[in-house]
Amino acid sequence: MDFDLDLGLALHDKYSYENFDSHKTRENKKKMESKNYLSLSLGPSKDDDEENTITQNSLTSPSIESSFSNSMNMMKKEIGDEFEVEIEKVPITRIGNVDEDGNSRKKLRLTKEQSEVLEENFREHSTLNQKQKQALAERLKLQARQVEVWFQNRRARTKVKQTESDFEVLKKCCQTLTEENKKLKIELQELKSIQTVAATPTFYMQIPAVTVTICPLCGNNKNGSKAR
DNA sequence: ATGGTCAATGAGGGGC
DNA sequence: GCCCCTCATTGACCAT
Repeated sequence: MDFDLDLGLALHDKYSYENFDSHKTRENKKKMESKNYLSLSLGPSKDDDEENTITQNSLTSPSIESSFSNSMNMMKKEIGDEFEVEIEKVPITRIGNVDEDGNSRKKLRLTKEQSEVLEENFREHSTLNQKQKQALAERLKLQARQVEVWFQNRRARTKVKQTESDFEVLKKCCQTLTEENKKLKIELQELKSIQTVAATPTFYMQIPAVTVTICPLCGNNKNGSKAR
């Protein structure tokens, strides 16, 4: 996006949603509308105001109820058990906890139970079909979209972890090969010096030309048997 | 203050 | 052209 960074950051959500321009973004906008994305705005945050008033845009979806109640629980923890809640309905637009200015997104934290169930399902299959997604969403009182996002992010994390462990394996492999290469160079040096001495008329003898012949691609030695 | 985590977003691509 | 995916990124929240 090529707008002023400061303004852009402040207005990011609102801007990026309300100024869809390209073919692809229009398509995504349609997607978001058709999927009943929801808008949730929490009122004063703990930093903003001491008045314990919360405004919620929509409570029509279980997921929003869920994220809302999570936030409520968090606030309850922070400000004590006594507070009042004001709820007003607004048109459904998108997921995410954004106020009317589009600049106060509250982060949903999945409960321990929700995470455990999702994790459990992920272990069984890392992707979900429509039915599984819907069932899981209903079970966890989340939106199907949130379950989908969780699986997407979970797959991404798995991939990062896999890449990291692959890197470690390759690093170790590289160290071993470097070490081996060092040893072989020393061995070669020794053999060369022996050959030099042996080449003199008084100490003539046949030195085997090659001691190790391993195909770097298939790992076979020259006799066709597998090396190590 | 700062860095890590993770839910959410947007772009772009493939399959059908 | 819809649906679902990956990838890169954002931003709220949390621990230190």
